[in-house]
Amino acid sequence: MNVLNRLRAAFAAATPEGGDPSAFAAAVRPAGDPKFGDYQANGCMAVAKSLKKNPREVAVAVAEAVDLEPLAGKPEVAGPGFLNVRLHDEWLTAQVAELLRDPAHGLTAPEAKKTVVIDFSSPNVAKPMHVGHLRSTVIGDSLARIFEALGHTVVRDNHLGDWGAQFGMILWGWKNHRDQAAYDVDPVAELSRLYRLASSKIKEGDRDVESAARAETAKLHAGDAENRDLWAQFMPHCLKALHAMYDRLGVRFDVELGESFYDPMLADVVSDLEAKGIAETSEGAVVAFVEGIKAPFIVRKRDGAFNYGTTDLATIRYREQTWDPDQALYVVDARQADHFKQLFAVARRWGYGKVDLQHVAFGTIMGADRRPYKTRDGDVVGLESLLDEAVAEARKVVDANSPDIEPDDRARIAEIVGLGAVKYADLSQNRISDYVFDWSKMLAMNGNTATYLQYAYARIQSILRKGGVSSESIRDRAPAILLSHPAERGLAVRVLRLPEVLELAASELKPNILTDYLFDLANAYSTFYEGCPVLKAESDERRDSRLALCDLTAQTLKHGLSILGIDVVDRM
RNA sequence: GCGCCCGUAGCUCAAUUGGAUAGAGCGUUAGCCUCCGGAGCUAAAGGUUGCAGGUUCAAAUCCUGCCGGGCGUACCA
Repeated sequence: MNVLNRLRAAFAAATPEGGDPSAFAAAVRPAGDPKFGDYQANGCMAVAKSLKKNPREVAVAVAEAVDLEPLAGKPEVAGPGFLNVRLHDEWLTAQVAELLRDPAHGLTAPEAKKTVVIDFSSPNVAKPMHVGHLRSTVIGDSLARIFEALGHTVVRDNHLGDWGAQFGMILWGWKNHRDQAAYDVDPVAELSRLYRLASSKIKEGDRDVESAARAETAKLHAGDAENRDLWAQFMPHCLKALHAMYDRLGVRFDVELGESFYDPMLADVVSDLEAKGIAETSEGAVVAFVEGIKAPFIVRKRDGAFNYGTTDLATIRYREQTWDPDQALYVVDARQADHFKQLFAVARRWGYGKVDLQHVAFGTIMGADRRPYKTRDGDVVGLESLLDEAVAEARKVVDANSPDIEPDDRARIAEIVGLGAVKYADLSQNRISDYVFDWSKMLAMNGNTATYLQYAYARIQSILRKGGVSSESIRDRAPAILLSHPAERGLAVRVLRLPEVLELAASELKPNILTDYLFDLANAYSTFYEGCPVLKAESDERRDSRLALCDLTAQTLKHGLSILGIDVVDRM
């Protein structure tokens, strides 16, 4: 049951003569302030303006015409023409009781089931993952979970950088500077050392290394046996290291089709583009021009090599042929906005305009000095060490607060709390904005954090334990819901909102909409917790009703957090 | 130079895309353990939303111009 959609449908049906029903419906939203009720319809002013009528009169007419039963009665006209909706308590209690019986958390199958390809994480192999890789990985994973929760089909694709120029650098390093003993002990560490060595020499302006590395890349692409063998030898080690990180983060992929996978298709992509007059030769390269952007979109370099634009086009074609997706999301740094604008324009011209291509851009991570957090040797915060630090921090708090818990369990709890803190710190920000990397914020465990939500969950579990009841026994009892206290009502309204929140998060592609909701829910629970004794309620009926509200809150928090890729614990 | 993004409380960030008195967290201040977990709760202080105009019933949000920052800008991805 999506309450917002129900209200919108009702208001759409009551759209004033001459107004646009879909716009009128879209102006219905949760109330900004509790004193305005639970939901509000803001469309009357706009309609009145276009019809040159008095907005209050329009609002009064809509209030008379709209039928919100059984959810709510006649809306109240307020201010210049707002319509405030207050849900009936009887309806709320019935809905909460129904939600209690619903293992699907009120979520229903989508009207139009979509197939969504989500391209995320996509690191370059053979480079250690650092904090910069966290955003794409965590945001992409959460978006995938959001679409899945809504009943859509999701293809999670890790578009690995396993074929580009960085591999040429590694090959050059391998042939000139490798430490075989170090490689035998820890292949990935040695390969990344070689990469950094080559990379820093090139950055310092060493043209010899630059051209040598480029030549190695070219040989790899051309099928040189030695380089292909080395590539095949390195890849399993690189993948193993990446997978260890993904396993720890709880992130999985349906496919991992890296750049190398598309290599055999690239020549055909270019010739097809040329045949169709989309690409032309310019300054020795094969390029396509896109309106509004001066720089060309290069599909074949002057030296004959293909680059990532070519690969991305091949990927679009492959995905359409394989999954025929309705939507494809690219969870990639905002700095590549121009690239995607070009890519999408060329793809449309090429005949792939059916799929909704979206660059899910996120802001750059800045250092404490407010300058971009550059990946320079030495001062990079590796992802591994960030996670270890967060877990260690969580362990300290668990040790201090719950010494009675077994050490093994404390370790498990610390891992969940620590990872949750790091993920939530990233997910709770609007992904568009740049953000300042702040270690203490990443590790924070009070305020608007995953820990706060996990804590609310754990406190509820504690109540259930003390009361000798379980989620199942509460549900079996199917108690009547009583909403006499404002905090009880506040909880009821909120637990019913999950479906509409997820839909909003999916349409905006913003997980922070979900974190905001969960924080609001946990806050409402804390208020309830202070004001409404559960086990010591004044009657059995009230006790059972409150236990039900507790359990619904817990299940909503648990499910919501799981959609962010964050676990809960019963004790912490 | 051109293009894109951004500027909100002391700090870090929200604001359902034009809605009512701009909200949280941290920090500061004052309270709250005879009651289910104080990783908590209640309250206070803190703002000319960079500046100046404009659009309208209504602007942090839209348009123009400045100021300040970030990014991109022909063969890295």
